[in-house]
Amino acid sequence: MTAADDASSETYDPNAIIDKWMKVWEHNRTFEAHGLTEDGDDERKRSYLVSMYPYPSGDLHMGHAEVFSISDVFSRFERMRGANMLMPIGWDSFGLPAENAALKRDMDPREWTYANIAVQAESFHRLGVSFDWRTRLHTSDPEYYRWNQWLFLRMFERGLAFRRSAAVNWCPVDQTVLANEQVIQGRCERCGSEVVQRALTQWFFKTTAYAQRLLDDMAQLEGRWPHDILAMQRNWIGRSEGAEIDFAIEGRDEPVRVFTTRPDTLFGAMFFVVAVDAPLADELCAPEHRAEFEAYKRQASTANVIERLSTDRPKTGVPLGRYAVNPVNGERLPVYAADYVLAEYGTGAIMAVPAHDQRDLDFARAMGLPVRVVVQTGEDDPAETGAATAGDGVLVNSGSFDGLSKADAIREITAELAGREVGEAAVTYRLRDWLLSRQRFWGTPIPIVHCPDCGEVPVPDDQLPVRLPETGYELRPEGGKSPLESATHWVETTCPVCGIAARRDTDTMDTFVDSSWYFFRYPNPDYTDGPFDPAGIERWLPVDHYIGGKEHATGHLMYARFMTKVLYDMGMVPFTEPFKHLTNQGQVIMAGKAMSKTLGNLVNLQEQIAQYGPDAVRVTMVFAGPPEDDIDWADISPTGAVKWLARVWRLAGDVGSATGAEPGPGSGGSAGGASELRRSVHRLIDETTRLLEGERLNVAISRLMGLTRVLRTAIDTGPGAADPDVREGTEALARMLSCFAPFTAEECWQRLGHEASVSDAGWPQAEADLVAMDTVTCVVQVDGKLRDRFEVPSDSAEEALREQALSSQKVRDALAGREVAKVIVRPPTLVNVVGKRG
RNA sequence: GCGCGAGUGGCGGAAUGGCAGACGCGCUGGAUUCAGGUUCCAGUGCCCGCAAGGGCGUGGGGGUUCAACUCCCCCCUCGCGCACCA
Repeated sequence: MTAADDASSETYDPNAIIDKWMKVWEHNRTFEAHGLTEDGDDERKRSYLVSMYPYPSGDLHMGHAEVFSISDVFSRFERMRGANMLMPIGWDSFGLPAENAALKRDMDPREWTYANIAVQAESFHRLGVSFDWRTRLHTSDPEYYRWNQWLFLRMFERGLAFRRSAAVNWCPVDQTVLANEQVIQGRCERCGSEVVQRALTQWFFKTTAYAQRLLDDMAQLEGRWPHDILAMQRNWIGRSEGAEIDFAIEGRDEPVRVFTTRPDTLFGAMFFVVAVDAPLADELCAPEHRAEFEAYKRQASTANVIERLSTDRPKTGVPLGRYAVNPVNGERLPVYAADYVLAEYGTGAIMAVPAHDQRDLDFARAMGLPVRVVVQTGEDDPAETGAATAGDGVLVNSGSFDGLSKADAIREITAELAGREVGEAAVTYRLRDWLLSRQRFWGTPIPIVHCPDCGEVPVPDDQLPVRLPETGYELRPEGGKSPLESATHWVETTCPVCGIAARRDTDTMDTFVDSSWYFFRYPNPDYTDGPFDPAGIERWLPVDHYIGGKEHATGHLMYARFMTKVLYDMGMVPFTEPFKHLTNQGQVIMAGKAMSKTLGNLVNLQEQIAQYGPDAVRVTMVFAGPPEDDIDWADISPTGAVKWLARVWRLAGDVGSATGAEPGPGSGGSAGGASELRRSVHRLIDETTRLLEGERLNVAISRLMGLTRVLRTAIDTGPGAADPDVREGTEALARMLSCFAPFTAEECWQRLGHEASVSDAGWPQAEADLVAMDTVTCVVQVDGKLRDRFEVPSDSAEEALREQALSSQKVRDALAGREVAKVIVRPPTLVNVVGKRG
C-alpha cells in the first residue's frame, strides 16, 4: 500500500555509513575554506568559527562531543547559507597532565601527547565535524612554541614581561606555582590539593597595565558575549575608585601611602594596619615587638590559603610599637601587622576605620581599640552592635567637613588632601599581573639566559626556538626547581652578549600563553616569518564566533583579550578584541554531578557512538536543551534521536524509490495553487531558518521533526511518495538535517538520487508567499479567559473581528448577561471582551 | 558578604506581554508482526464529569495591564562565579 513496504527490507545502520562519507568529504575537500591566505575570486562572505581547542588527554569525551556538535551546527548552517566558512582544529598539547602521565608510565610526554592527538583526530572524523584539516596545529610543536618565545621577547622588550619575587600560589603536589586564575577556592585547579603561599622569583606579564582597557573594550562585546561572562570579568578586574592618602610614620622619613574607597571616613581612622607579609611590616617593627611579630608572621605564613580565605575567622594581629599620623587631624594611630590586610592589593597598608568597615571593627573589638562614628547614618552605634555602618549619611566629628554628605565629603576631603600634596584621587584594580612561569618540563622554555655579568639576556631571535631537551633525565620536579634544572647540558650555555658561561632560564610558560593567540595562526599554521600570517589575519580575523565553556571566563578569555591588545599595540593586528561573538555551551553531567574518573560516573563517548551512531549522539546533545544549558545524561537517551533519524532515512528511501517523480528542486509554482503540504513545508523551512539564526538549536530540531511527520502523513494518507511536493519537502529536510546529522543527511540525499554532497546543495529557501497565512485562528477571550476561537482571513479588519466575537454564543454565555465594557482587538489573532464588573 | 543566573507535567524542554505545556523521552491503550528492546495509530498537567463541558494550574506573596510563565517590588529555594580587595 505504501512505498515504505518497498524499502522495509533495508534497515538504517548509522555506523555503517561513517567511513563512506568521511572518505567522500575528504576526497571532495568539502569543508575546506576557499583562499586561506590568498585572494581568490570567491565572492562569498567569509566567516571564521572557532571552538576552544581540545587538550589531548585520552580520547574525546562527552563534553567534547557537545561543544563540537553545537559548533558544527553553527558552522554547517552558515556554509549552507552561502558563507565561505573556516572551522579550524588544533590541540592545546602542552601541559601538566601529559607530564604526570609520562612520569607515571616512565615515558616521554611527547609520546603520550601525540598518541592521544592521533586518537582524538580520528574520533573527530568519525563524529563528522566539518573542520578544515589544513589548519591543524599543535602547541607543543617547536614550530608553534617558537612563536610563544618570540612573543615573550617582544613583551620583554616592552617591559611587559618581567621577573620579580612575590608571594605566589604554590601547589605542593604538582610542585609548581599557579596563576590566581588556577586557584579555585584555595585549591589547585588540576589536582585539588590545598595551595600554599611561597615567596619565589617568577616571570609575569603585566596584565595590570591593561586593566582599564580590558574594562573599557567590553563595550564592544556587550550583547554578543554572554552577560555573565562580562560580569565575571568586570568583577575580576575589580575597579575601585577612591583616594590614596599619605600617613607620616613617626621615626621614618618617608610617609606610607594607603588606598581607601572612603576618604570621607578619614576622621574616623583609629589605627593603621600593614599586611604581615609585606616588607613594610618587617621594616616598621620596633625592636621590643620583634619577637612577637616574628612569631605571628610565622604562624600566618603556615596557614594555608583555605584558612586565610575563611571570612568568619577571628581577626588577629600584633602591634608594631609605632605610630602613624593622620594627615587631617594629627592624631597618632597605633600601627599593627595583621593578616587580614593583603600585601598584594592597594599598597599593602590601610587606615582602619572601625565604625564604617566591618573588618576594621572586628579587629578593633578583638584588640580593644576605640571606635569613632564619623558618618551619621541613623543606624545604631557600631561599637555596641558590632555592625559597621557603611551607608550614606551626614559627616560628624570631622572638623570643618561636618554636615557634608558622603559623596560631597569624598570629593572635598580628597581635594583638601590634594591641595596639601598628601593625597589624591586614585583608582585601584583587583586584577593581578599574570604569573606565567611554571616549574615543569612540558611547556615552552622561557627564552632567557642568565649571565653573571649581563643579567637577564634575551635569546636572539635567530636562535629560536629554544627547544626542550630530549628526555632521559629526572623529570620529577622537586623543591620548587624546574625539572629542566637537571638537564645540565641544556642549561649550561654561553651568554649571547658577552660569551661567558651562563645558564638558561629553566622555567616553562603557562600553557595559557599558548592559547592566548592560537586562533591567529590557524589560517596558516606553517607560517615561518612570524607567529601568524598577516594575510590570514586580514582575511579571517577577528573570530566571528567563538565557542567553549564558561570555565574560561576569567582565565583564557581574559588572557586572549590581553594578548590581542598587546599585539594591537605592536601593530600586528588591526583590532583590539579577538572574539566578536561568544557562545558558552553547557557541561555534560551525569546524575547531577560532573563526570569524573574518581566518581566513576563517566559516560564513554565511543560506546555511545557504537551503540547509537554519531548522528544520534549529536542530535541528542543538541536537542537536549539550549546550547548554554548543562545536559544531564541521566535524563536523556539517544533512542529518540535514533528513531527519528531512521524515520527520515525511510522517508528518503520511500521518496527516492517512488516512480513518477524525477530528482530535482520542487515544482515551485504560485502560492495561489499551492498545496497545503507545500505551505506547511515552507512554513517549517522558514521557522527552522529563523530558529537557527537565533541559535535556538533545540527548537530548530523540533521543527525538523515536525516536517518529518508532515511528509510521512503526506506519503501514507496524502498524495503519496511520488508527489513532487513531497519530494521537495524531503529534499529540504535532508539539506537542513545535514547541519545536525551529516552522515544520515548524505545518505538520504543519495537515496533521493543526488550526488554528494548535500552540504553543497545549499540551504532551502522558504518562499514568502507560501509562508504567509491565508487564514489564521482568532482566539476570543472574555475577561482574559479563552472562550471561543474561529478561523478568519489573515487580513480581517478589527471591526469584523469585534462583531464576530460579540455574536459568539460562547462569549454571551461567559458574559452571563453583563454588559460589555470594552473590546480589545489585536487583528487577526485575538479579541478580548471585557465585561462590566459588579 | 558581593556579583550573575534559574525555578513550567513523571523527565528534558516549548511559549519573551496575547490559545501554557510545541517537540522529544517515559507511560497507557490499540494495530501490524511467528516473535519483538520493530514499525504505525491514539491518549497522556491536576481536579469534577459517562460525556459535552467546567474549575484549577508556570516556587510563594503583592503590583502594573483588557491580558503576565513573560514586566516591576518583596520573599523562598537551587545553581554558578568571586571571596578579608580596604
